[in-house]
Amino acid sequence: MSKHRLADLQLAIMHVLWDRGEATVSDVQKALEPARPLAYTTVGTMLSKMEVNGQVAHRVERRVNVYRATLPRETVSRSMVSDLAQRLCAGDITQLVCHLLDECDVSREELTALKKLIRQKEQELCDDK
Amino acid sequence: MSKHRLADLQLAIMHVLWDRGEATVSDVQKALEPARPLAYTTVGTMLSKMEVNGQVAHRVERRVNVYRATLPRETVSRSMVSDLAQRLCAGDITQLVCHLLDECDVSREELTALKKLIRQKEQELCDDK
DNA sequence: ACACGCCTCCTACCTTGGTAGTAGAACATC
DNA sequence: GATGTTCTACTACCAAGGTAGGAGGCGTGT
Repeated sequence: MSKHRLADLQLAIMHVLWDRGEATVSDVQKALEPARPLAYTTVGTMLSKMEVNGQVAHRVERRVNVYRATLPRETVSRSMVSDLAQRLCAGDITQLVCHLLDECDVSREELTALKKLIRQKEQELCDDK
Repeated sequence: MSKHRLADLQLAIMHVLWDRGEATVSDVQKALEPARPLAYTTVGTMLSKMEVNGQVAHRVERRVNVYRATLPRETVSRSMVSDLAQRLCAGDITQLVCHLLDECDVSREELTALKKLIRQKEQELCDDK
């Protein structure tokens, strides 16, 4: 139930770390480059701050800092989504999904996938009982 | 496609305004009280800042400021949800819903409602084509 | 007339995210 | 050995959210 709410840049950095497992400042900067050109030191500073926050950790390899995420992607995703659900519509999931489907245009494939997901969830509910 | 990202307190305040249509500082403070006890002036200050941001507006009735939201609930909800979808999983809606269903425990009723929602959406997709 | 309560407005302060410059270590290169 | 590159660490600064205190206006009851 902890609060893993990441800000914009933090989340972008985490995505890089999650994708690669480990990355240096330089790696992260280059990965972010196209969408978000930032000074080398900016990335470094942010990583330091994130380490203080306990979101990442680093080891030193040949005098270079190699960072890794300390939070699994799933944990953060789930926590941020449910956090928004709480704040936005008091946990009313149906409403949230409704907004989602309204705003982004969903393809037929996605709808099919969603239906499957729900059936699966229903199954789980039955099993648990 | 604009950026209606509201912070925590801002969103809580907006909920009060959306629910009531209009509200004074005092109304908002009292409505927030149980979950979030704040000084009167804190609420007032936040409302002022939100007015600068264009999120609310006020009229003066008998020397008292009466605030109202300038953004419809739906607009904000949709924009915040899709914003999170973008940042969290590059717009992969299926994944987002997956996290949602995993994290919050969904009732059978909600699942049924969701299925209905999806069928409806599929219908719309056919109609548009 | 005065005190009390309510309300607004202004000012202030702290925290966090975001952005970056500068100094200095270390290693490679010529 | 001088030069250049690369990387860390430290410092700085701004914006925005969040929180609140104090000054001063105005109406009401006594």
